[in-house]
Amino acid sequence: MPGRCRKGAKKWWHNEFRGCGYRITIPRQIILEVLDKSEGHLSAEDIFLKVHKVYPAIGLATVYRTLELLVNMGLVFKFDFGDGRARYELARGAKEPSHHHHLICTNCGRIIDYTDFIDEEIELIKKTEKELSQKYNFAIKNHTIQFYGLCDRCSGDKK
Amino acid sequence: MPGRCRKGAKKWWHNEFRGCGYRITIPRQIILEVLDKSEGHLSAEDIFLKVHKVYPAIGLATVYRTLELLVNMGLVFKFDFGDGRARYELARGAKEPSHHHHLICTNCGRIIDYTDFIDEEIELIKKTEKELSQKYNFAIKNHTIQFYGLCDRCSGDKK
DNA sequence: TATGTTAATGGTAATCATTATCAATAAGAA
DNA sequence: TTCTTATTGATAATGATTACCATTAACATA
Ligand SMILES: [Mn+2]
Ligand SMILES: [Mn+2]
Ligand SMILES: [Zn+2]
Ligand SMILES: [Zn+2]
Repeated sequence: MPGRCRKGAKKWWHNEFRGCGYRITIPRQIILEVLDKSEGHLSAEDIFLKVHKVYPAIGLATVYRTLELLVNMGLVFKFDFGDGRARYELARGAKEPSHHHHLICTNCGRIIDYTDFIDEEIELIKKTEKELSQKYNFAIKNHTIQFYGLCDRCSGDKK
Repeated sequence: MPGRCRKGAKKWWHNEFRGCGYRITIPRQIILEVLDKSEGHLSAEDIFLKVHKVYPAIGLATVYRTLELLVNMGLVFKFDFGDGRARYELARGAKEPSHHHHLICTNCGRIIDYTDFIDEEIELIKKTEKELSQKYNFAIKNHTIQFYGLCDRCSGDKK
């Protein structure tokens, strides 16, 4: 098993923290591990509960603080899908790159990740970013794209 | 001057309301007028204050209720730009079509609307919507696109 | 490895945007 | 004009997120 403290088992985010002068603490490591293992759209409380199983001493306030830090560092994305609480997901997984866009059902709230962009899509995003960058003198770091509508289960109900 | 109650001065949204069986009330009319006159990214309280000047009897709860209604009707978009309160804007203005995307400065919170899409952009959105619609059997109604980064004023500070 | 500085933490109270409640009001059909 | 009931305004309640502060533990240094 990949023990948390095994010698030489430095995780990929250690450098990110060191570079910013942030300390690598138990809570931060566990929160990142939880994010890395779980998939998609966890609320702060979801994360707190998962973290709590591994290490019950970690408080909810720390979860919020750490998430804010991770968002500022660009390691985590924060989303609002309209259910009154923020949702978080790792910006880039350890393994596969995880950038994706969202389909959101306005009826049942279901969220579909899609990463199977059509060919032109990636190309256009780059092009648009470049154009906007110079037109508005804006240094673009990332983007979010969401489509709203009715999922298959819901499109029967409301026409 | 375009008086609110002049005979025959029916606003464009009257039909929308009638079609859904909703009553056309003073508060709803004033809220829509305020949205129509003002531009961009107002919070519920912003709207409440503007509405209050015109008609002080209207309560904050009504503003929230009406905005929710308008969002559900598709007349208004609701955004979260990360400052802890929802922001609203009219989906389609009376005059110009107002669909646009956003550039958001992660440092100072400034928001830039852009509507000067590059040619391919509109084309691609349509194409993507069509493709996603059939792949995920999802009836797409609309979308949001936001780019995050540093605005001109802020890109000096943080490199 | 022991020590000192101070960033980080955990528990909890406070904040504040949004919702729920409910008696009173006014749209709009008849 | 009358009647039905959707809508309203005032206010209390909710609930996610933040602020606070005494305590702890990273980690640079000796
Ligand atoms: Mn996702
Ligand atoms: Mn806008
Ligand atoms: Zn659905
Ligand atoms: Zn800025």
